[in-house]
Amino acid sequence: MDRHRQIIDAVRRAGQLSVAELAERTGTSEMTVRRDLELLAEQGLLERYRGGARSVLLRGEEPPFALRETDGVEVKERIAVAVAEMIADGEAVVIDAGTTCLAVARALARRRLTVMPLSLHATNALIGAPQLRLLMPGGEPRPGELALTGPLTEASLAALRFDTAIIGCCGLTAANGLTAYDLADAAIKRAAIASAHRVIAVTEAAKFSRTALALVAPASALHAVVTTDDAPDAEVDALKALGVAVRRV
Amino acid sequence: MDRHRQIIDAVRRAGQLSVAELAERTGTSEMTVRRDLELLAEQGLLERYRGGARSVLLRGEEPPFALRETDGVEVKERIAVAVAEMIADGEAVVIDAGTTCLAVARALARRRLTVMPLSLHATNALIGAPQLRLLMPGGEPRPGELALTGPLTEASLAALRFDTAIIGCCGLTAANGLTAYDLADAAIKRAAIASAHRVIAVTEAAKFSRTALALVAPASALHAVVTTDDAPDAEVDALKALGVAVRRV
DNA sequence: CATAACAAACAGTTTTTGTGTTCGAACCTC
DNA sequence: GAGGTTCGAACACAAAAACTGTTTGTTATG
Repeated sequence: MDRHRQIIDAVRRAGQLSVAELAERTGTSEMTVRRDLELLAEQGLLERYRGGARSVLLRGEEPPFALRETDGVEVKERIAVAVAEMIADGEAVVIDAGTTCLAVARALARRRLTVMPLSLHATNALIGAPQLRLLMPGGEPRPGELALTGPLTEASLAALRFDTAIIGCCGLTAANGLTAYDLADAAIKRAAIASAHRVIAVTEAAKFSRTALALVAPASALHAVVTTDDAPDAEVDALKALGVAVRRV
Repeated sequence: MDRHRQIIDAVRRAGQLSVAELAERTGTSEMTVRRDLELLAEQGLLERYRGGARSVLLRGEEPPFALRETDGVEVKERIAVAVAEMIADGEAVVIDAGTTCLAVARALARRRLTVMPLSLHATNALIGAPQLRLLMPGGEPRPGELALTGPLTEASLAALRFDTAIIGCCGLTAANGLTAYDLADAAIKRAAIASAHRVIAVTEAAKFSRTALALVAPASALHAVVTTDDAPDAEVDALKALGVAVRRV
């Protein structure tokens, strides 16, 4: 809803806000704000305390899934469409967790493919797709993200060979390679890359200026990167110099 | 909805019925019946043809998941509660696919357990459960049923040891053992039984008079059976003679 | 080609959802 | 533990959505 976004943004900007303040800014009653906050807190979009709410983004961590999911939706869809064009019918594809990869999964739902999603969000998006052969990896779904990780996931990946891996990331630079916040996630991404013939990384422009904790792979391990047209030229050129095909959409 | 159930039942009884006939019986317009039929056919609850609809139950096959799901709901819930009582906190449990086992999964959602569901329906019921450690097996989800099968599922089960396996069935008799319609399913049930210390079978009374194609295990492989109080005494006694604890609820 | 079945469009109705107010309970602060 | 604040349940009302039946033109099928 519109007011929900308004509240999230206001809280994110201010760090924390009182219920009364939010009621005034949104032009609604305090009761409505309380109901909204309860809902949003439940989804992990903010944190509730008596009298108001505070942002969950203050730490250096990755923002929660629900927040990223509604952020830059058309950008992710543009990337997803571009990736879908690079996949041929009949291919076997492994799709990483994350919101951008979820968009890719949705874009591939009506295609004739074999797909292994690495998150239950993508799974749910692909269930019931008539022409699609859905293959689930094992593993433990991380709360919120629903990314499958752990030895069962690694074993599932190790047992298979894919034509293409679609990999998301938290940071990507030519110098530091593809990085992720979560160590367990990073291990899975590495396993997915290892069992795929071709690796396509997807990323919004912002991630070119970021490096996360866990190194997944050097940039040279990627075959293609699909990103937006506002990606910094320097990084794009550096990636190209490493032999990575970069597509900006 | 009420009218939907009415339509399903009428079609099931008659084998097939015209739109006009259904409109009269439900006291609505033909347009409404058409809209209902479209919806129901989409869910696999019946089959549509020009002028009417026919039941999908005419063959010897297992009725579709969506049909079984809304059938005998309180009976399944009673069984589920009884099973939940037999599970201690902290146990590792593998839960089979099927509608009765789905009820068990729901009953266990708020418990402190490690759970591996063998169907994505159960997975969705367990996602977000705060105290529960959810463990996904790999595999290919069968359409509708969403039961995970195949070598990935078997490998996931083979790699683990559970305290308890909750197993559903299509048929169960002391003489013919526990049987299933689907060969792939049967293999998974067998693997689940093999990796569990204790095996609890769940079943409505009707299944005691049935034997399906694929043998999963002899009745003696079960440690307990939870069923309803209208289960035939002869079968119950025969199971008890094999050393199986039978609980009727 | 004619007739029956269908699907889209629209209008009216019903149901659901969302919102604001009131009030008693729960909760901090001093 | 007194006093003020925040909270959440309950109710009433409004807005939105879902549902239904009619009309219309289109599509199948014999």
